[in-house]
Amino acid sequence: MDVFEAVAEPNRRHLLSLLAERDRTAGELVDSLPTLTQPAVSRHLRVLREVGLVEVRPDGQRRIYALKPDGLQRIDDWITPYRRFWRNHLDALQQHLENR
Amino acid sequence: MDVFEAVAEPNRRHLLSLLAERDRTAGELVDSLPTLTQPAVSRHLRVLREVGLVEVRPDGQRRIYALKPDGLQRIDDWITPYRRFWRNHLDALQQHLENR
DNA sequence: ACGCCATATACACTTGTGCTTATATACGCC
DNA sequence: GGCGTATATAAGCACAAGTGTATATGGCGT
Repeated sequence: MDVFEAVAEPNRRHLLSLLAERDRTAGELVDSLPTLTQPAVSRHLRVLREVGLVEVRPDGQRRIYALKPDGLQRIDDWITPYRRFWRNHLDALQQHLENR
Repeated sequence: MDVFEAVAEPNRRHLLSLLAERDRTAGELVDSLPTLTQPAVSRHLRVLREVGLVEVRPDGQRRIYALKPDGLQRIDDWITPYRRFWRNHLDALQQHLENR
């Protein structure tokens, strides 16, 4: 599984948004997704780990998850060449509005 | 299927990159993905259409596909809040290098 | 009208993903 | 050591995604 497939899953995006606020233990993350069971969340965290989007550090019997900056940058790099398209589009729209 | 799942597929990302260069007919796109059959490419194009990443205009019996700017912007909007993470990370690295 | 070319859809099949239940691992505390 | 807690893995299942073959649709040229 690669980074793109990893973020294609809504629950995983939710986990990322939670970790963007602050680091959290696996247990906290499980509690934050009440529609899923503990093993389901654990598997999602494993995926996020394997694609390098999060990292874990042990804290006694807890595991503290943290966002890893590098992973999403690969998506950002991919999207960069496309960005000019909607930039151009917006510019054209703006000019149209100004000129009428 | 949503935008994230749409771009999670490598062949679809390939199609998008081809359309970023210039508009192309369905046939040209089929020829550009020699590992896939014509119906397979057609299905991928359908997905890209349905999530608003591309648009089609008829040209006789051909269909000309073009990139649609709005679609990818939704992913860009999503990634924006995370961007500061690797910005901060890079800044810290840069400072570290400058101060040594 | 007929046949050809370009594209889309139907159907069947395979594989992968996400899920739940059950179980293993491992740490902390008594 | 034994027990409860925190987390990960295993096994099995349902469903969706991707693909190929076969077929339909529809415009074009003669």
